[in-house]
Amino acid sequence: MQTQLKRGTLELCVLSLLCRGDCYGYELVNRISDCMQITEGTIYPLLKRLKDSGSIDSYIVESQEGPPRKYYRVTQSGKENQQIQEQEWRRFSAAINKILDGEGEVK
Amino acid sequence: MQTQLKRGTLELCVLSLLCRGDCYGYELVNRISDCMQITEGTIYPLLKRLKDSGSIDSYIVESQEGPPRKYYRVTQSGKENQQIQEQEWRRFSAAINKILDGEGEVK
DNA sequence: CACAGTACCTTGCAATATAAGGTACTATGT
DNA sequence: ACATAGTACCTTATATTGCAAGGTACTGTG
Repeated sequence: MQTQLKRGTLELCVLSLLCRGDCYGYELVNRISDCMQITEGTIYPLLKRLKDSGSIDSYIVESQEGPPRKYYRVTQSGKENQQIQEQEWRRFSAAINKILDGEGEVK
Repeated sequence: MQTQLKRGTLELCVLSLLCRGDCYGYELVNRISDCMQITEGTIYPLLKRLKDSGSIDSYIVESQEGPPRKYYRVTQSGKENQQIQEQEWRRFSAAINKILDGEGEVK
């Protein structure tokens, strides 16, 4: 239902989380699930896009609790990307709130 | 570029503006343009969707400055819809801000 | 009478969230 | 030995929707 709201912001969420420390995909799903409904079918394609665009890269780490984990790490370009998107989000959400609160009324 | 951010929020914006007074499509484009980039190709299909789903209805008013204007007015169901979407937006944007600000950190 | 501004509309494309499905490893219970 | 559950990865197909591009038509102005 609120699936449309997530568009554009999930990338920012993932980048922001990765900026604070490397994560593997499954972990990201669980972390973001605390805040909003999200599934693997959303995260894995997103991670692929971020990797293809050079915002993140990855490395494999073996695990004793299951299959090997693919950790993701933000690149320098990814950090810049995150900053830009965060600014865009702040500006954008401020604009929406302005409309909701009925400011900028004509007369 | 930030086209993905708009998804889901534009409907809320239009509903919110209409809740404060009837508008015609071209006017909505101009009003929303104050806050974010938007074009007619976005608004007219959206208005059609809102009308089809019963959130708004419309009436024609002749104009001396050009072709007749089609004014839109929110229905009762549209008002309820707006309230729900506004709540969803507030919850959602709070969740994003929480992730951005790094709250809820695990130890 | 061309042009700009107002005002409506549609078609086709691109981006992306998600359901659904699949693989494979570890550990636990039967 | 085998089924089940949890962890962990991935892909395909579908639906939604913003937007560029294009079209119609009316009212003025140069």
